Amino acid sequence: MAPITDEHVETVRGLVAAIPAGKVATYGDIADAAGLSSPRIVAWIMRTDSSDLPWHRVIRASGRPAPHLASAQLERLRAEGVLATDGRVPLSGCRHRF
DNA sequence: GAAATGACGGCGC
DNA sequence: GGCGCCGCCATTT
Repeated sequence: MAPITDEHVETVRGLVAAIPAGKVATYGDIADAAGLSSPRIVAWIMRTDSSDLPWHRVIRASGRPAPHLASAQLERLRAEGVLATDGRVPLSGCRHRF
């Protein structure tokens, strides 16, 4: 395999931390920006690496957060100014461009 | 070493 | 536009 080095994780964390309040990013965008081969890797990192970073700003390409965290993330995002309509975030206007 | 798993994405229906 | 299947990549059992 091509083991994910700490550097990769650091890069991903940096990108997530670089997302300004009121903006969101998709797993695919982060994976691409971090130089990872697949968005799955980002998901794996987030799952394993529980940091204080604003993971709630990272959502799926569908514009909807992960099912188990959807409510919590949506609530936090709403508090940051991201108005999610019908449990969905308008990527068209809130998507952070790296 | 093989099979299952997961905070995903894209394409087809 | 919503739902489902398949493909991806690394980790874990």
